[in-house]
Amino acid sequence: MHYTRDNMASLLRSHDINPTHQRIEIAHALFSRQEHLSADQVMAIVNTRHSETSKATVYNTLKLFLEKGLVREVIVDPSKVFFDPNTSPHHHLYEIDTGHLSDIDASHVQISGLPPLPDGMVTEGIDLIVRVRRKA
Amino acid sequence: MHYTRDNMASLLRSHDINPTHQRIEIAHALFSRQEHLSADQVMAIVNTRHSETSKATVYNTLKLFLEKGLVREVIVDPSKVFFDPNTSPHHHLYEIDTGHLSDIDASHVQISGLPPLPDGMVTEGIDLIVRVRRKA
DNA sequence: CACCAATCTGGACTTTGTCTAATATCCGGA
DNA sequence: TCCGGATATTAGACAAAGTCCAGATTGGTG
Repeated sequence: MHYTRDNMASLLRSHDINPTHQRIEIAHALFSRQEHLSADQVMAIVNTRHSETSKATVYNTLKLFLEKGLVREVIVDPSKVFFDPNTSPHHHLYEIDTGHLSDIDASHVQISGLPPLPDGMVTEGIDLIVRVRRKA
Repeated sequence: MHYTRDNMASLLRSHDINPTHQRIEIAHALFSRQEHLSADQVMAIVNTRHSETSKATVYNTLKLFLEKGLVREVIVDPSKVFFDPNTSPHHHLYEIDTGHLSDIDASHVQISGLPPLPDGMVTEGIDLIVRVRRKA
């Protein structure tokens, strides 16, 4: 599967999102790289040639993608949120020094012994983050 | 063990922290409640009667406590960092609607199957966050 | 073409957190 | 006791991420 703009348009449509110019560019930025990007980085990528997309649109669009289940939010750095185009179950490895964030496939990871949830609560997700640092 | 100011002073000393007025107040705010507080909340508590402690000092002190291993940092909410006076191994339950954060004792939780770390890396910590929401 | 809804925009604004230079406090030694 | 230097604290300016709003643009439909 290539991450052409046309494919992005279908992807958006299949998630019930009206594929506008800006949305296609933002989706393309995220999916063609298969990387975790912050809103800032998305904006920088989308606006490389000439400024085309406003800050408000980038934020609105990322929030929309989130609601529609197209991307995940990863909260590891207190100063910025990352958006993750990989929505299959997986965990994260965060390199504190560099700020680099990578995936850990969830298929071999087991978490057991969690206590039952309080009444009337549903799990929205379980985030497992391994924080690592370069050895001194 | 009562969380008197005197006990706070010994606690600080035992962590190699010079126990000043402000530091004692901040430690007292965190430990007497045994709750997760944000920097904002700490500042509000410490300054209830009359404004006594500056924003800079609150932030400096929390960072100092962190370095000295007196508290832990919990990153669950994109907009603010929580400080956790419980440094024994445990995980977190985050109620998305209310922003309320509580502990999950780690002694019965097992995480297995994590892949080996990249070369030259050391684990700084593993954060497990269960995000829950009130059933609709 | 005209219309209506959806989308996008710049820019002001808010919030969290950092920085800095000046001041205050503490402590050991003469 | 007084002095001097190190340590701590402060107010306020600043920075960065994110939100909000009112007006402009776009796009599809009759």
